[in-house]
Amino acid sequence: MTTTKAKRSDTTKEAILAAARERFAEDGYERATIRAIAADAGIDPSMVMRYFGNKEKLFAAAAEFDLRLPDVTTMSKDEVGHRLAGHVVDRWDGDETLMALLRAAVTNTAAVERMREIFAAQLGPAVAAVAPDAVATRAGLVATQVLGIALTRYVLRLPPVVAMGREELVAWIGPTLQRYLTDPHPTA
Amino acid sequence: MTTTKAKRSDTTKEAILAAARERFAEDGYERATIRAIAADAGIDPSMVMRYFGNKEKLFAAAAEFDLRLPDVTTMSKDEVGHRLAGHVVDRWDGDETLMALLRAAVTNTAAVERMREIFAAQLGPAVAAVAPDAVATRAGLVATQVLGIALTRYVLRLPPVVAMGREELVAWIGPTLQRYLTDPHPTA
DNA sequence: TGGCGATGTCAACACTTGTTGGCCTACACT
DNA sequence: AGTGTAGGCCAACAAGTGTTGACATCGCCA
Repeated sequence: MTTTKAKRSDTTKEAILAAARERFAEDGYERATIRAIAADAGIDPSMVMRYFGNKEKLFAAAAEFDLRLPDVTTMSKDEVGHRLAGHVVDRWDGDETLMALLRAAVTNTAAVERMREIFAAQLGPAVAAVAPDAVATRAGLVATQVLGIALTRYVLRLPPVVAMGREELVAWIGPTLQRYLTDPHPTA
Repeated sequence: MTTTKAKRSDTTKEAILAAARERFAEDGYERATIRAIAADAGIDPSMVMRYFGNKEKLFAAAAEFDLRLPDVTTMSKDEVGHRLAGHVVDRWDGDETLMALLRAAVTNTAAVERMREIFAAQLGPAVAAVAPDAVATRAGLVATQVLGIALTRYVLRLPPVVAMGREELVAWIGPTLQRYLTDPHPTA
């Protein structure tokens, strides 16, 4: 153990969080009910309230998300697009937190605020390390493509986007991100 | 009038649809209540049921959407990306139907099905007219970028994406779409 | 004028939701 | 052993939901 001994409550607390992430990811904020989450975690709904206060706070705790972007300063400037594309695709398979956040952000004010924070605080600095100018704009453009993938591949599940293999998808998306990151600003 | 004389019921029916589009676009499927829609339309909730049967059918009627893609066969093959980018940005300002559809599609099964239909039936053929091969894949890629814009600019409202002017946005997005449409297939 | 269908309102139903407070039980510590 | 407290359950509340059926009213046509 890295910290102190695990109390029994921490176990169920973690079970609640896991169930919450799953439900929020699958059903969105409003359709994910506290009763269903509690049932999945094998406990009473009132326990959820005791540990997290209310539904909004539960969501906030469950939707903690780290993009875990790689250190862009260690790679050559012209492969960063490709590497970034590969990373986000990998990052979103096997973690439903981003899907929970995305699904909830479409109807929930707190979730959309969290989403803005994540992209400003995590994507922004990474872009700043490689972009020659217009950092915010370039980060925004990257977000459009990257969230567009998340939306169509994992939420809407558009068949051709789902059908693409990881390598094929990365090969298509990589150059786009590269251009958004390092191409000269087009005349507006 | 092109058709027969307008019955009085058609007027309120249209008022209901307008209110529904607005509410669905702003709140998403579950948070948009029939009572609120009826109040906006200035009538009783039961009228909504009489005219549309239930909430799902009301949504289906309100979320009828036409991309109104321009005829791509009349333009030169290397400007189609730019033109397409301009079109979708214009199409989404001033029509909240797409936003209603997008917000609802994230939690509602019928809405996501409608979304798939729209992109298969409307975007697919347009892509087929200019793409050398892999039509479905290319259409899917276009969808990722185009819906990514819709998501980040009109739903999440990420500040840098909102701040971009129409021309600047089109100048950035155009080449991306162009590449997805006509560039040779990258080796997977 | 009488009547009848279209248009609309009112009140209620059955149900689900988030949320609360009281009660029970088991375990740790003295 | 006794006891206090953390962990957990049960039942209920108040509010809001989609939906329904009975009743009122307007406007047209014979």
